[in-house]
Amino acid sequence: MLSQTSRYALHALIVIARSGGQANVRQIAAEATIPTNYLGKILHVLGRRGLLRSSRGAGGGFQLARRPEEIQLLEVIESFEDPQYFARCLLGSERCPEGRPCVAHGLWVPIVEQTRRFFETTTLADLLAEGQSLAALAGPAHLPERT
Amino acid sequence: MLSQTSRYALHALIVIARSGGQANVRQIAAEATIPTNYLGKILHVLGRRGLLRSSRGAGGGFQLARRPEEIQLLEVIESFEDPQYFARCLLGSERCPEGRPCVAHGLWVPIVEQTRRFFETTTLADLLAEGQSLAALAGPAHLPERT
DNA sequence: TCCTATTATCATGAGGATATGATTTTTGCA
DNA sequence: TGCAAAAATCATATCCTCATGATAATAGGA
Repeated sequence: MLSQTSRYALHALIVIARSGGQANVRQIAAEATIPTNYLGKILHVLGRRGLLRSSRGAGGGFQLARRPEEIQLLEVIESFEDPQYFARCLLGSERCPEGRPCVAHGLWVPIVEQTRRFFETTTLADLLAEGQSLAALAGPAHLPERT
Repeated sequence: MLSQTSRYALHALIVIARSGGQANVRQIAAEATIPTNYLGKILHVLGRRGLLRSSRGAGGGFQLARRPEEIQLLEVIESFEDPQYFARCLLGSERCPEGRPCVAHGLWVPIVEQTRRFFETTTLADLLAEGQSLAALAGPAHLPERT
């Protein structure tokens, strides 16, 4: 449904946010179980997109460039998915031409539009909040990475 | 969102249904603009899944094995997508372990579940019906393949 | 000033999805 | 009976995603 790369990116942002908004590639890779070199490139892209700031050298790493409430999930996945991701119809690899919808168009558009809206209205802060309530429910044993 | 292969399969079934429930690979490939050899393999898979029947030799081809109302889109795409397609969560490549949901689980599951339900409740007949109402609205000029 | 930590960049490769082309098997029909 | 049509199968190629490894550039701190 979402590429591995997008999932890595989301996970990495959560880890950074939980680490107080700053962390380096090795820490994030270890915490989220992501190949280190590959993660480096992903974070670099998020930097170019303006979601992260990076600093080199000792003590460096990546920082959130905005507050979690201001980071839409849509911005993250648009950094890695095909631009046509939400435009494709059920039967084609491109957007249905204007005025000439495919036979699945009317049935499919509401589904994909709802998905797009989810990514647009959900922010990194929402994921963090969900994690908090999970931790409250499950207790520390089930969430060792938050101890 | 869906693989090219799944989209080809759906399109091919529509073409077969519109051709009176029977057509051969070359006809379908031409009508739906699908590479002929590749389509052959796709139809073969649909045959093994019990959605099509095939007959070789002159006058042969592929037939719907059931009425369009009895062909769920879910069956079609499950023939080609990863079995984990609807099980993956937002952050992982596998289903969240029982009792230990990821931080996105509660937010994401309703979205993916609605998508799955769409494919489960929508049948080939629904796509055909949608095509009919489009044709009525748009007139023959915009739907030359149905003349 | 030099060492080391860290990101940035480059080169390479494995594997799957998407094809393409040729050959084999089956079957209807003249 | 043999030809032609059609699916079935086999071999190969291409491109993209995901990943690995090595090197270069940068910057903090002893």
